[in-house]
Amino acid sequence: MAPLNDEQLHQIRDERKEQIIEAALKVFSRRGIAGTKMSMIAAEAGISHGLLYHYFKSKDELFITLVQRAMIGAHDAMKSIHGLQGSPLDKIKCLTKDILDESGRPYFMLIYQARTSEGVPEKAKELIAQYSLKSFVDELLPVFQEGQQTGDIAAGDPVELISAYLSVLSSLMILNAQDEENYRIPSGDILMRMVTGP
Amino acid sequence: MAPLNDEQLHQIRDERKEQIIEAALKVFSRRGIAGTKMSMIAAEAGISHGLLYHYFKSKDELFITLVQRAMIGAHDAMKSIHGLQGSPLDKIKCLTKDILDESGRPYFMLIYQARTSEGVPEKAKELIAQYSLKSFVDELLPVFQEGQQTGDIAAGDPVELISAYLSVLSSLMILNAQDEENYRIPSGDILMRMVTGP
Amino acid sequence: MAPLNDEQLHQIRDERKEQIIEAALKVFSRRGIAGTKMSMIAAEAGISHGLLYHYFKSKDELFITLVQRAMIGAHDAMKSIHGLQGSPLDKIKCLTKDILDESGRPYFMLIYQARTSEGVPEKAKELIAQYSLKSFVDELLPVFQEGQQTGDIAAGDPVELISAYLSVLSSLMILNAQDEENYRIPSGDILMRMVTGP
Amino acid sequence: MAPLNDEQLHQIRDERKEQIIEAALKVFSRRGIAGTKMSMIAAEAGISHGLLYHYFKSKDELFITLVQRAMIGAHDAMKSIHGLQGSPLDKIKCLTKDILDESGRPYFMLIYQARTSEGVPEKAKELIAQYSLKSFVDELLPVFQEGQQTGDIAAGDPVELISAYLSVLSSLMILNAQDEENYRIPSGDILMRMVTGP
DNA sequence: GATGAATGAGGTTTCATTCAT
DNA sequence: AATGAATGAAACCTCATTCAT
Repeated sequence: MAPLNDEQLHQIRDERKEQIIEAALKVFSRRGIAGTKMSMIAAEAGISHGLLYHYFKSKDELFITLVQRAMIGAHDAMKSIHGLQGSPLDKIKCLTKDILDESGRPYFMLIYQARTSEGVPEKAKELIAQYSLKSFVDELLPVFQEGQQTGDIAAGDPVELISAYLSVLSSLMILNAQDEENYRIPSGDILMRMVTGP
Repeated sequence: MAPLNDEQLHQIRDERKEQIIEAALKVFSRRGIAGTKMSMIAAEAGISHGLLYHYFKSKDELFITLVQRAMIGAHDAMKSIHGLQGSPLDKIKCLTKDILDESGRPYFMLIYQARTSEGVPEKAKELIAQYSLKSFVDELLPVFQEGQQTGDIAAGDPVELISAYLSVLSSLMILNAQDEENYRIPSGDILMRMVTGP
Repeated sequence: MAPLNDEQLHQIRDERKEQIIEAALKVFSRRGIAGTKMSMIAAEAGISHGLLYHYFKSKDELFITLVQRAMIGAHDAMKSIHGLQGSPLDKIKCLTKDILDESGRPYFMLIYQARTSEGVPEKAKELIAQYSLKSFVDELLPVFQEGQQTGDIAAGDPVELISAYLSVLSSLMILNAQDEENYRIPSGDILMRMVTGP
Repeated sequence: MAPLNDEQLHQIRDERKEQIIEAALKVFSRRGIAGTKMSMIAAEAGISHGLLYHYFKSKDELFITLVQRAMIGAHDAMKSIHGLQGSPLDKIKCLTKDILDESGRPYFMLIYQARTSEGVPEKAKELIAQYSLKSFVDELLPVFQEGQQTGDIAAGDPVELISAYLSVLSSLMILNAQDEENYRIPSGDILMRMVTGP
């Protein structure tokens, strides 16, 4: 019998890889790189640990792959603001809601873990530095500036305002990820107040 | 040489213990419990790793001790608001500044680590649950309510407002701890806007 | 397409087997049994590692097959002396040259590896023991004895002389196999001097 | 009770290190680097495998340490010829005997293993290249040249002669190391005949 | 016959913890 | 009280082998 053809193999590879990435994201984001054992990821993905190494050379490489995805995803999320409808403030509200709602929370956690801990692969740190806050600020800057002209957005240095907005947003993602009992997402209104000003 | 008397021995013991706790806090808060090796703590404290075990039965016990201190310290910080001068808003501003300035940041990090990770000793989780957000909210509640009466503080459910305030505050502590390049503490004004409202 | 007939299939099978054996010899002889991975052999043979197991039950079996070939080949080389032309000394010179020139060097290496290492399959050790030095000595004995009678070959116990001759010959094969920079084949003359004597 | 003083600790360290090196030499030289498991060395040394890593960072490092020793030892052996008594030929005979007798055989095996196999740490290969055959030849050259002047040593290119002598000597060390049944050390006389010529 | 995905035993290495001194 | 040698459980990773296609 003929072996599987290229397309089938490719598909299997992609599926497995996706399956592993999903499992790894779940575990890494909750336990950090040091607290995550490869066996946990294998169990979560429902495969043998040996197979992990068929797809990723090492724990570090797997972690780096996730960080890369996360950074690209975050960047895409910021870019999505340009496709939104309505006034600048509407766009910002909508983006805020999307991010807080979004299933991307584990990715935020992951980045947090990567940024926090000192036992993280150098490559991951580089990736994070490369997609720095600045690149996100740049994406949002036109919308905030427009909002300031219409008076919907609080006056003042827009870069500082966006930095603050993103900081708090990140923080909330992180806090909510863990523990829904002790911390609550501040209602959108309260958060928006930061942006709109008095 | 005359042997040290009991009191002197006790003092040495306490000093050593303090020295270890300080070192452990530094390392645990930056690397999490899984990412921290006992040898790192020993090196940071400038002692042999063997000696750690004269003062703490295990890594877990040491971690728990730190969590306990952190929770008590945080609680004390909240209580300190009652001793502050001025209007309710002044008090909140002052507390905010104190916390963001404070050297207690590693403790915040530690609590975050303990809350986040699933590889944390059960006892530590219990401690954190015990000093829950609720106990902090209770401490601040009278001040916020007074502020709402004078109109300095935004109207609405004060518990929700305080929760939001504390969430963001915690988050900012955490973010700032790691990486002062990419995230900036939102200037006090912007943060306060959350609280004062339009 | 008409299916291949039995003979053709058999031929393909034999060719593949030969291809694998050749590749395995190359790798085993250079890296030893423990240092050789099945994937190396597969890569060298240009086939998938899965296919190896259609032709050889296990790594050990493959190794044993090679050892068997090597032993038979070495024995044949010794026997070839009887077909050579000229005086006994001519024959020995010619055999020496043939062996040192010969492409059979990897087989010598392999035998060396098998003899050396303690992690070798028992069966391989038995094979080597079976075709012991003695059987080679026996093959050469008549030629050396004849040489001693004509005075071309140094006097003394011919068995000891042949043993010495074979020892050095083997050793040189091995040394030369690896590293042509640091060791040189002693010129035939020098080697022959061992045999001819003063 | 006071901890051990520096001298005692140093002594323990040295003893253990020696003990490990001795065990490692025994196993590496017989099985090669790939065929040797750290657990084998630990067992041979009568210690836990964990302790191996207290003294050597890795299997490779341990192997490299041994190669270094071997190369230095071999070089020293060659140098020792200058301290010997008698005519040049006496010196060479004595050196030959010393080397063949010597307990340094495992080191020869080790170098052989290191030179042979392709799975050897780069650093080990460099060490071997550095102490190449040439450096040994240089050491023996004056003695051989003197011998040629007195007529005790065969005429001809002395470098070639020494290379041949060393090649055969090495080969014999290797062969004898493994298998005393099948190969015999050619008696000193036969070997010497190579050097003295007809 | 042929492929490569999949498994798991086993090897290397790390590190919390114990213990003799 | 203090040190660092020593242990061993457990983590990471490799690779011989099996198996579905």
